[in-house]
Amino acid sequence: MGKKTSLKDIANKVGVSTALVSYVLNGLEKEKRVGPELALKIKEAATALNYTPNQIARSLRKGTTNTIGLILADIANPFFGQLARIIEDEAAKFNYIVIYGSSDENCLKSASLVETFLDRQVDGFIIVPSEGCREQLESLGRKEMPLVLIDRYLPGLATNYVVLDNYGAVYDAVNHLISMGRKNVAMVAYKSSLVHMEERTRGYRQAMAGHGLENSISVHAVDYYSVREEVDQIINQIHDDREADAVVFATNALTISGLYAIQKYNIKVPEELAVIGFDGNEAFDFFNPPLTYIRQPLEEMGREAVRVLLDQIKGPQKIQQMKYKHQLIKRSSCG
Amino acid sequence: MGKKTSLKDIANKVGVSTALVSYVLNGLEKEKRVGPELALKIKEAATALNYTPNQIARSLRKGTTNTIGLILADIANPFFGQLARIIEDEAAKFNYIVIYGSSDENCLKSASLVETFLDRQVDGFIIVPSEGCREQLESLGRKEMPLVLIDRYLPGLATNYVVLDNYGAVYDAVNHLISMGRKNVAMVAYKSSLVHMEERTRGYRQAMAGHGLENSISVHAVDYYSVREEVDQIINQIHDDREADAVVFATNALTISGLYAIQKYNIKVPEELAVIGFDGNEAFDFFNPPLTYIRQPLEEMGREAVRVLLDQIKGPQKIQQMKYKHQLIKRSSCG
DNA sequence: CTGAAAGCGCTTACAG
DNA sequence: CTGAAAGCGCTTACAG
Repeated sequence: MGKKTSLKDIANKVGVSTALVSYVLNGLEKEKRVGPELALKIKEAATALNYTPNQIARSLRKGTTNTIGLILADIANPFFGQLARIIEDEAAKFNYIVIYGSSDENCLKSASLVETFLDRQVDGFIIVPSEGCREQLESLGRKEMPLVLIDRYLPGLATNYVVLDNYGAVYDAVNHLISMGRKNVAMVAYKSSLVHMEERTRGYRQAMAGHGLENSISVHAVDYYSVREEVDQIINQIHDDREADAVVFATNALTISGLYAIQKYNIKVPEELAVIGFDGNEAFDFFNPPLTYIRQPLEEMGREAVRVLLDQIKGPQKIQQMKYKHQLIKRSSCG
Repeated sequence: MGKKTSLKDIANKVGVSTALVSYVLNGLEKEKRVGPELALKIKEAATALNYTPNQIARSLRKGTTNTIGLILADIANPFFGQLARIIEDEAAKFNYIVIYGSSDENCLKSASLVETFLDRQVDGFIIVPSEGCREQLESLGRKEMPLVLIDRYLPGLATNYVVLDNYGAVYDAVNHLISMGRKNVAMVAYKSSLVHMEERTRGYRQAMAGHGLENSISVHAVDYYSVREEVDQIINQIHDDREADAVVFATNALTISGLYAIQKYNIKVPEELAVIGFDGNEAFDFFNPPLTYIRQPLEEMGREAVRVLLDQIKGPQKIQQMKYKHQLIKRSSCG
């Protein structure tokens, strides 16, 4: 591999100690009062030898790697892919790099990723928490490892997070449906005790109750590992039984599955069924008619997560918990 | 941060040297003939102290980081997101981790990512090369840095790659269009000298020529940084001038932009215009009618890329260059 | 102004 | 069977 040149090579060439070289190359020449001619010679030698520092060695010595560990549900899901991109760009501005891992909403996988990243000495974590991983996050807290949760948080867990006001988002969406004359609004969500899911269904229930529609409340909860089939079933049944005249989906993936089913059973939107989806997606634009959906300010949220994390890395900080407002993108799927 | 426990802590506790501990924990107790009782004591101490090795220290010492540098155009693009996921999973099987970076098809950004990753001592690279970055890749070759290109390659560059048979894919697609009775097939591609683009347009030209349709050949090349607007223009013009009765798009992103334009101008598919897209995408399924498209065996390609890379990391290997066959997913957008 | 030396946490060739 | 020691490539407290 031709051996990269090291500090020592430069030191030898110029005839000084590695300490001097390190100082100069790190811009400490003034502070350490290195002679300007010497400094110049060192810099010249560095470029001549094409020197570039070994970050592993530096990390070992400094005890810091300038690396963020990012754990999300699935990088192949465009929602998380976009998030990863935003985080990548923001981190790069501060000379941080990110290593990622997909948990598939599985707590064990998530734990193993945390372990791996810890061994790699990441400076902090940005995590989309899976169900049941409270202990895992608490342990990170005990280690005083900088951490910010994103997309979801655990109630009562004293840590930083950046999330959507999920309650408000769905509340707003359901109100919109009702204002368009729908009475039997159904909701399709995940079987999950994670707050973001509970908040979304709570927003739904409240909105329904607010209009005296308690009796029409109907939350269909599906399993993460068989979304496609279960949602297919649910939509089929809703349609056959004329059980609902509107449906709101609690996540992007659920929406997509729902659209496949609606297409399959040839359900007329919005005539037979009004529909509201979650998070933007190109597919929503091509569905006929274009879907009304709840939009998260992903860009801001991703950037904020990095900002908060770097804050925490800098030093013990106050806990920061941020809730962002959604935007309801109204199109023609609600009548 | 409560200090992670180190080899030395274990050594002290048990009263042996760190060497012994290292041997035992790395399963070399047999080879180094460590006494079985001692080995047990060491292992017990390790679990008692909750020991977990510092990979940075190990990396510095071993000169290897078990890290793959992945450079792709944009992780937010689902095509690359899926690829990243496949690579992540395959790498994890062999205890490798991946750090990623998005180049935006920009050679300078790509070069800077290569630099960063090199300083981080990655063991090898998987790169989706940008236009004009030959020198950058050659320099990696000179350093004997393990490298495999994916999605595209540079002709004449002696390195490993895993790509689609792009020529064959488009050739097949255009033939299908012609077999459905279309005569004026247009192609929308990127302005790019990268082979994968050239191969795709070559496949188009050959198929047209093969049916005596040389005079109808029309390749529209758009700029990566203004895809949406340019494609909009092109589609509008094709439609207004009745210039073509079919169009094939050269990438996923181009297809999406094309669909937006087709929708905007209310063009009837396939009556007025038959359409073939590139790479699967949920949006293709909801477009009306569902799109016929060229499918890449992404899963196999991603896995193969990792396999080849790890081969190269293991030791100097023969160069491996693989071309995969596409699959034409036929639906109703071609008549 | 400049440099020798210690040390980050490991692995491994070497010696006994 | 076991361990002392060197060394990976840096940074930094310390001494002069």
